[in-house]
Amino acid sequence: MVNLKELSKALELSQTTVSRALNGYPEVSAKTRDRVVEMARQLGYEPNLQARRLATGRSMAIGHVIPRSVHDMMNPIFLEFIAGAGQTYATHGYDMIISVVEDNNEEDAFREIASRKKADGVILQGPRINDRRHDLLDQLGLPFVVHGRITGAEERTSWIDVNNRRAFERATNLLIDLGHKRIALINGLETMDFAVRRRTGYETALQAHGLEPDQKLMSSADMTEPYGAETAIRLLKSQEPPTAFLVSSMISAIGVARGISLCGLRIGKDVSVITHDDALSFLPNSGEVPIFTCTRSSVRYAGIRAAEMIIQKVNEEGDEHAYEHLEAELILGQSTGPAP
Amino acid sequence: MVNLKELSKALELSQTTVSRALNGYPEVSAKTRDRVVEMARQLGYEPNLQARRLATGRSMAIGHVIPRSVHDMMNPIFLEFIAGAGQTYATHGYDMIISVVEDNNEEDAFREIASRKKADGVILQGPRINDRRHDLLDQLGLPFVVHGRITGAEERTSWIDVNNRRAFERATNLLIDLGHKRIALINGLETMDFAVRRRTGYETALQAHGLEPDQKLMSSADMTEPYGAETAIRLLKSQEPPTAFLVSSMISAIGVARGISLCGLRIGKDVSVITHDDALSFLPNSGEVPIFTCTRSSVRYAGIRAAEMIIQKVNEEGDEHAYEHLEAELILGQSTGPAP
DNA sequence: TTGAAAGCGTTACCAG
DNA sequence: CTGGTAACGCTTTCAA
Repeated sequence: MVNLKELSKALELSQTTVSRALNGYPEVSAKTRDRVVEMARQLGYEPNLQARRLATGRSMAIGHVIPRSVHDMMNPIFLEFIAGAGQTYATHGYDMIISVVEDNNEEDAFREIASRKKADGVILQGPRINDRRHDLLDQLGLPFVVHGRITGAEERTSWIDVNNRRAFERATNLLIDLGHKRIALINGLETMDFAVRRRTGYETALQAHGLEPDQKLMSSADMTEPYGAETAIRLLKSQEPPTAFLVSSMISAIGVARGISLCGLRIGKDVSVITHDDALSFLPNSGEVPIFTCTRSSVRYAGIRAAEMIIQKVNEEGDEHAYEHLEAELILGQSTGPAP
Repeated sequence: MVNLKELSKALELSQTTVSRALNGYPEVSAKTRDRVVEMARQLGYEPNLQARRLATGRSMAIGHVIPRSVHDMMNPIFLEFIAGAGQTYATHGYDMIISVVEDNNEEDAFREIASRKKADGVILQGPRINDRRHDLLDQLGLPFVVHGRITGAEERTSWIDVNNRRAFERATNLLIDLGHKRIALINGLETMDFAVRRRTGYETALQAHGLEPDQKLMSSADMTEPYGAETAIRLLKSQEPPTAFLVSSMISAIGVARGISLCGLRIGKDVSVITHDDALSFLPNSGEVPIFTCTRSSVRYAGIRAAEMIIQKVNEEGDEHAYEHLEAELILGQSTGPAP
């Protein structure tokens, strides 16, 4: 394990020059640089990260703080996002450090990242309604990118988000076009920013077609499989059952499908279903004709882009914020058909 | 942001003494220690991690390297494991660094962790048949704990694993006791160590009851939902359909259930299903009578224990290996009944 | 284009 | 019990 000192001794050059040659500084002659690079390769020199970090004051890492409650319910989505982000970090020489913390410790986690310089920047996960975390991060001087959006702080933060409102509006429109009038919304927890946007899109479409949103057809909870099944059954057995369901996640949609078939109904015939699909690898909804008609947006891609954004942000002094608004695709599958 | 120098100046003590007081060395007088601690609190002193890492040569981080292919199919399980591990790391002052790498880059990832001291130890994820990664890690001198087991290297590695063979043997026994004779195995990819163990348990139970394992009833693939559904349908429509399914993951089991109902059969009546349940938070299978009869083992708990093991390993010079063998619970749900 | 030397903020050895 | 001082391995300023 050679270090810079030994390497420079072997080359009969100063540490300074060797360091400069290796880090691509312009003022070293091409000849010396080649010699240095070659020798470094031969001796298997790898700069010590801790030393570099100490010297530069940069940790070359990005932090992801995941509150337990959020993690619990969005687990698969997170990992997919993280996988995308991790890929990008790797190619840029950044490490990814992940902290899964109890909900009430999230602030401390951020403070520690900032004060002990564990990371040069962070990704803000799972923005909530009235989220104040961006204030804390600004105050800590910790650069960040929001995965999702904080309503009301769009101009004061960098973020990447799916156009959830529009996706759900389009999905609702499709159902209405198919003749559905009673459309249920099986939404995620509406303490989450994205869930509210989705409901807005749904309500907007209904109202644009003269349909009055019916509270009895809307529900909001953690997006588990049983939640989908139970809600579907409850609604299908009610006085005025819906003929279609708009669901916030594949997991719950699978539950909804189960509920529908438990009620002796056929999905795509008696009852239509559209779900949002995050394109998770273990829940493929592809093929010629996907099982579920869906609004699809790759959360892995979002991770890739979020990572690129935070890296850029960390490296630039510029104070401007960057946004990226992704449009979901509306993909026709087997789970929708004309209203009976 | 005070540093040690300023803190010691404020106290009119040497850096040495202050450092010792803060790090709990015994040779500091109680009085001085109190004074130091108090002043540190007042000034909000927090030791710089990078400096400490450089000085001690320890990175105070544990690495998790996740090959893409493995990630893709086991995504939810990984994050649950990681959540457990992360919790433990946090309480012990360790960081968790995650690398999601292309399959053919896994070796490089380990080498880099070792040579650049990115982490003091790693968790080896998703052991495969004829896995050689432990050799590499030994050679790199990087302490590690296997999540799962490497058949043939049990004595030469530290590991934590569920007793998969036994779990599947018991599950098969239960089905046999219920009168089932044609039991299908919907297994994970049998390039994975755990999948082979599961099949062994299944075959052992069959043979112990004089039933000949039938290759036509066994399948092995990535554990997606459609895989479960398609395989179930194919088998149920075959010449000699099974009356029961033993499934390797909740996700595929949900697919199996869908397949069964698409065939017009009732789960728990016409066809029985037992699945392995990793106790993922977004796929709850609990309640009074769980939907699926299952062999259950918390993968989050495995993460917690694995983290404890690697931390201990990193901190001790001892060369002995540690093992932990978890027994899965066999839990009766609604998806099993007597053979028709 | 190159080099000497001063940091970066700790920990750890050796004296006293 | 306390302090001086030398690492730790790199980057960066200042001079040449």
